[in-house]
Amino acid sequence: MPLPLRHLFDYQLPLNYPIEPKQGMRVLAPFGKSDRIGIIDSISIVELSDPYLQKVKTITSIIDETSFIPESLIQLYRWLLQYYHGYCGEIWQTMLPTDFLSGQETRIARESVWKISDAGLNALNENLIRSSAVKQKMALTQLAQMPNGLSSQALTAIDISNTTIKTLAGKGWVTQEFTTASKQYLVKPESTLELTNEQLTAVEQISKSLDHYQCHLLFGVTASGKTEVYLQLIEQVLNNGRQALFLVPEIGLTPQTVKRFENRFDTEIALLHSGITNKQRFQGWLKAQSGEAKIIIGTRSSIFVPMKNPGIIIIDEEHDLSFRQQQGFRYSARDVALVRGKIEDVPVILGSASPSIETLLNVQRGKVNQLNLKHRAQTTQSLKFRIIDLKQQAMNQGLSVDLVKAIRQHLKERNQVLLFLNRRGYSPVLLCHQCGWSESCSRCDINFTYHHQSHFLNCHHCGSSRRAPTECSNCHSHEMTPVGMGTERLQETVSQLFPQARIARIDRDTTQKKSAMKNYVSAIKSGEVDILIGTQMLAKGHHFPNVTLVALIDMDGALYSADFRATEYAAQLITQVSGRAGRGDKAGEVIIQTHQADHPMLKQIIDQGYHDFANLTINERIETELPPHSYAAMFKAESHQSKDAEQFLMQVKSVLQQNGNSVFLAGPAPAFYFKKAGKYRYQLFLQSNERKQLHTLLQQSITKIDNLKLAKRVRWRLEIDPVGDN
DNA sequence: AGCACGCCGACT
DNA sequence: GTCGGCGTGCTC
Repeated sequence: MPLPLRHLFDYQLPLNYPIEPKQGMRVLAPFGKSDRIGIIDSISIVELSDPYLQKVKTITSIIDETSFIPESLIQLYRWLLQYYHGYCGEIWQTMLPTDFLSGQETRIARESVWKISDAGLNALNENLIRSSAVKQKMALTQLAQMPNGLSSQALTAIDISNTTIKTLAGKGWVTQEFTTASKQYLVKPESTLELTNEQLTAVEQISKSLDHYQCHLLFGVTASGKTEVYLQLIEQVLNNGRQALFLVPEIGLTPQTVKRFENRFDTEIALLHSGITNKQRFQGWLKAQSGEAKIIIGTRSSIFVPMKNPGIIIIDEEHDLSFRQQQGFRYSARDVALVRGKIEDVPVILGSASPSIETLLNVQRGKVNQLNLKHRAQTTQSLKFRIIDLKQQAMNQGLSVDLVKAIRQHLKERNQVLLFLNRRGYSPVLLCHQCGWSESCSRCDINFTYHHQSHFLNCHHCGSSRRAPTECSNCHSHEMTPVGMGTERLQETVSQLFPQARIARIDRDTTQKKSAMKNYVSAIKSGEVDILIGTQMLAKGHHFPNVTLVALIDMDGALYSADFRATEYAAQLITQVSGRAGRGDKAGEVIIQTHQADHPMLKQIIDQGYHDFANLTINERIETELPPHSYAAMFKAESHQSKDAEQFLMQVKSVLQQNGNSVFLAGPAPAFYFKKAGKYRYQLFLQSNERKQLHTLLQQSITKIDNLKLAKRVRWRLEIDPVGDN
């Protein structure tokens, strides 16, 4: 049942029921006051005389005549259940589209792909939407008649022998089976780029494992042409009559990715992300399931999409934290991808210029095969790094003299400049110059961020806001002063320093409107902007060929964090942001402003690159026995009364200790952000060098923990492989 | 999660 | 004397 419960509910099937129940079929069953849709987990046969039957209600109807959920997804579900220790109903809710679980679009499915029982239909009392069902059917027929995934102008096919095919395969040429002629042809799609040797090696190596599970890490510096490698592999997969699943971190990245895919492949592409309607999601899901969609591009939840004929799973920017779901059922789409790949027996490609330490350790352990793209494909120009030590430097509103000089130089050469600052708003605090008073959010106990244009104080933690005071409420002076630097203020400073420059600020505040981001991106590309100012969102994926200078305005925050992964994140950020510089035919420069110019990570990244930094970090994690060398889990609890959450975790700890083995327990300790949105937060950390020990302990303890009285009074969750502090 | 039942404070 | 607060327990 779609509930956050750990146990299942038994029902009996009416005698002589016309449909044979199977795992994964949906049923309508009495639950509490009404009938609800549930999923068959397992089936057993009992004697009619069994007294247990007295307790068990009878199913109203089986909705699906055949199971919609492929066996592979049921297997994946079982893995998720035991690995993440989640609630069965919640896991299905995460894996399946809302419309499927609510029975919304059942009639469409009935006409196009699957069989649904009449009883199920009547019970659901849905309206038939015949027209869209017919349309789907027609599209299917058309597709079947067309040569797989090639546009008509690309059909410069030559009929040649099998040996020639083998020698040419991989060099941009692909074999193609036409349904109409049922003959093998060799085709060179027109848009294929010439591959570098490194790209060629990567494609060839991965090609060898297309028929079974193998995880590859495509470790390619920015602009080394990872996407071209993906495209060539996908082409081969499509030629084998299989489907490709391509995961991207965020929706923001989908339009350009999709465009590239659409230009290359004349085939059905399903798009799955949070920006589409439930109906669209369900239809995309159906097309993937039926095999009609050959390519599926989506964000993290797409890792659960059913596929008729899966051929490859690609996770682009695998280090990206967006692949982790942080609400409800918590999982890492990247980690799930490896399991899915194993179950489907297809290769998994993880791509990144700054791979996670998790993946690199897997390479070291021989679980993942690493392929390198060390050279930039589209440019021969390399990057020049410069660290500006802010200690004792003359500063102008957060910009050092040297940086201002550099910006001026790059602008003079008619190039674009990107200034990166991961803090939106005008200033992180607005305080009284006379007495030092400042207003802080009472729900979170942190300073309000001052937004100048709106003259508002916003809490970046819980979202609460209010008009900014003009008068100090302590000493009544009128000297409320912004202290510190956010993107809004940076924009002001920069426009004063460079009055002729055209400036665009790109952060959550300026891109809220629907197509704002798209408009900015096209303005930047067409050269209507000289200086770009932005947060995190500017660090990812975009290709701006005229940007030659990238500056990280404030690297200190990232280096001072208490999180043991802080330097890993900072290194990934530097790698990603600097990838925005010099992607055209012009040399790029990266400037980092910091008070910690001697930080070993900075030196490492700049002198030896991310690769060497990562190797060092892996060794550190091994020596300190931190993840990913060891395995971690975390109980997190929050409550309005601070004591409740803490006490609950103490009880959890004692349950764990009763079942005790050698799993290391730390806490309960207050979370880094102790108070958030009026709730007090604590956490209990678990760590073990043996994954199995950790999971055995959790499995043994979880029911007892569920049954703790306080478990109902506090909001709590268990997180496996936790990262960060939220 | 939702919902019902149940036991103690402010209102007509 | 009743309405409603949310604490507790159940859903096959």
